[in-house]
Amino acid sequence: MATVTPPTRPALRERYERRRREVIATAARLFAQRGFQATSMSELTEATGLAAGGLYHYIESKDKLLISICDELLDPLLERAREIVAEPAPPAEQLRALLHAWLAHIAGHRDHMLVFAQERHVIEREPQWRRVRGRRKAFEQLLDDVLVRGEADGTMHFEDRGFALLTLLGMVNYTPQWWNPRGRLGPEQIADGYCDLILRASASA
Amino acid sequence: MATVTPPTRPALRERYERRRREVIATAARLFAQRGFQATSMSELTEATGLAAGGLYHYIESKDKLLISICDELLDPLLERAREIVAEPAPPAEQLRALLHAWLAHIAGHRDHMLVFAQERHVIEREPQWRRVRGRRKAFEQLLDDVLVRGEADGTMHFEDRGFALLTLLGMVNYTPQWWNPRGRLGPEQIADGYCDLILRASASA
Amino acid sequence: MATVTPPTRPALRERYERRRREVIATAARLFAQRGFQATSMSELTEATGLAAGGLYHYIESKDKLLISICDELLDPLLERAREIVAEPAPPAEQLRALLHAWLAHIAGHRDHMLVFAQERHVIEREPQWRRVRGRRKAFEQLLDDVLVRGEADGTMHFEDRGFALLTLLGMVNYTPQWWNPRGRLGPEQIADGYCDLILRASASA
Amino acid sequence: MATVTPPTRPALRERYERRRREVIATAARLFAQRGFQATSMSELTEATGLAAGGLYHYIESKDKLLISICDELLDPLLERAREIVAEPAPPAEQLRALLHAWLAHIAGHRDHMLVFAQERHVIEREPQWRRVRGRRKAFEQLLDDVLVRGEADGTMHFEDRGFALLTLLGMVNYTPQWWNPRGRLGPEQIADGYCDLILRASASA
DNA sequence: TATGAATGAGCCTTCATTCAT
DNA sequence: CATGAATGAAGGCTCATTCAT
Repeated sequence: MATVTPPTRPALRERYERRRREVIATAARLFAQRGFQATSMSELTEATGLAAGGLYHYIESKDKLLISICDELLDPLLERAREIVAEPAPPAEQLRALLHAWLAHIAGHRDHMLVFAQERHVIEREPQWRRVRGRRKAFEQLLDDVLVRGEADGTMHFEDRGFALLTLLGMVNYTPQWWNPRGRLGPEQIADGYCDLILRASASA
Repeated sequence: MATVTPPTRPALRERYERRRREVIATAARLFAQRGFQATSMSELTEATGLAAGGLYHYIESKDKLLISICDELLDPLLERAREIVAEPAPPAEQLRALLHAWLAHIAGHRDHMLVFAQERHVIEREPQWRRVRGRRKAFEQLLDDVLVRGEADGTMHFEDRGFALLTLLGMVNYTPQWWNPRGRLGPEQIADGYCDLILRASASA
Repeated sequence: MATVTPPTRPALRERYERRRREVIATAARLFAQRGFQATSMSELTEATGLAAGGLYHYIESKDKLLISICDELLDPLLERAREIVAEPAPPAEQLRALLHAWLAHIAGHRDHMLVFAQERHVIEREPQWRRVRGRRKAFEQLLDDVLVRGEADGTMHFEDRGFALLTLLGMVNYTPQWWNPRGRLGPEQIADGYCDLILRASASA
Repeated sequence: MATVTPPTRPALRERYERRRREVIATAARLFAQRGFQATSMSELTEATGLAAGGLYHYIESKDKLLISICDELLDPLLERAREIVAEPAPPAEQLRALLHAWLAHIAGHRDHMLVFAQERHVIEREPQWRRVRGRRKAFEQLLDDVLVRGEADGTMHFEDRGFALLTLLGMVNYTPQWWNPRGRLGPEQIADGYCDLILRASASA
């Protein structure tokens, strides 16, 4: 009980937080490679160098660990996205900025993204995932808002805006499955590629 | 061992095959909802109405069952795709036909697709999945071939053909996550939507 | 899930119930000797001759097993007690009959009684123990009723009836801690001894 | 090892002893409520306000802590009992004095008594409990001696002295399960009640 | 074909205890 | 004196699979 109580003294606290992030990152890597359920806690302890019980200083449970991975993925992204849409730029520019931020985030959190995608069924069903679901929804809403503003100011014309958004989500969410850091394309280029595709679609109606 | 010996007499055989397909479909549904690993065989027996042992008349193992689900997804799709590209039609038309067949297949195998997507890490890593990996690769190759022929005959111009293909794969593979049969869009419209998007991109370079 | 589903076919069902009772009896013995918490499930599997998982065909969980032990203790005793008080006999005779039945039951369920006593703190606190608590309370109420009737018809006179009842409960409940089947005193003698003590107390006021 | 080294300087020593007694009392309370095994050391640290390691300055181990609880229960009681029987009073008076001392002690150590009772199986079996067992035995022997002297001087007549003693032990040991300090009956009244019951029994033969 | 009892390895987690600080 | 990170054995339980019936 109350195993996961971060220390209150600043020095210890900082070390604790650092290690916790390491644990989460390691877990994300393993889960992405082998699947969440297929990864045993003992594989995780081996990978972290901690012993069975030691791990539980930093996490509450395997399930909560999964949630933490998703939080680390969504929270900063959503925050950045909110900054972007708060600035007074034209919709098309905002869309491009959002995509740049998004793809950059994906490039830095490939494992997190893969885990997030493949554990879709858990996220969708269980009540303790409500917050995560809300964050994802909020991010998608932000994207849609930009498209709406684009239609409003006459710079974008979609035959079916909802469908366009889903198309975009599909492309982007699929990216971590093929992208790798040593590949030909960087996140910026990919973001531009997606952006061009959508804007071109919005120009034709 | 060798529990799975389909009967040889035609009448029995047919019933056997029908039940086997039912089992696979039920499994696909459960796996899609709860995840492959998270679904226990006893949940599956409950859903099929069979008892623990009875199930094993129709499947060899849980893993083989997963492979069967993917086979039911990929085999007919690949076959149909080969027919399409064997016909003497211009690339753009073939692409549209492929997308129509593909989306129609997805509409009829949503659960299979979801399972296929979320078990990516297994499919990618284990040796017994070679055949499945080969089929997927073959299908993607067929798509690429069409684009190549489009470039060759001057009807398509891609800035980056590989990227375009990945974009397309992303959109399509994401579809089962949002599409539902009672929704506004049917598989044909979606296929057309994707096709237009790609062709428009290929027209602009 | 649904591990504990007794078979429906009568023949199997009977064997199942018999084995289940064996498991419960074995568990009662071990728990009485070593304590509930201190007895591991693997000690129990060893004692039953079943393997780890096989045990769980007959029980839902270790906790539920504890409840079953108490049920096997209280249910038949309460039933018998109700029969006794339903008969039209004078209170003193009923009291004696109750004590005879009670002590006979204890003699046949010494382990159950010891477990019941030493797990008092669980029984008292947890909600899933409500039914067991209710049964115990009901039995004690039956005893008190007899004393009340004894006072009513003028054959018993207690200075403090509640205290007399507690005294009786103390004696009886302590019995399993010292009694053994090969000892000098049989359950009938013990019952008579307790009965005489109480009746003598009730005669003096 | 040898963590438990009480300080030698008197002032520190006193504070140390006080805290140690607090720890034992807190432990007794928790163990009585939840059971010994079911209470984790971390629950105990939380209740004492100490951290994991700090606790071990005051106790050697969880098991030794249990022994300490029983020592705190039995040692002063046995000492007091010896004083009582050392005085030159008639057996019946000594018995009453013993019961008064006993019940007063129980009233002040309800938690200790409950723990002592419910951990019977440990006390009975393990070698390191020999001393505790000896104390209990010694106390019971003292009681029996008084009854023997009562029989010897003709003031008591038991049909079965051993049985009478067990009856008494049952009543008294059961007391902590129902008595509470805010109840109607004080320890003296209870002691008198028990004493009267036994003496009345001893008068009738 | 089908049943369901049985297996046993392996799962996640807890917990008493130690020790560097 | 006290902290809290860390250990690692053991805990209860699950689950894919087998096999006598």
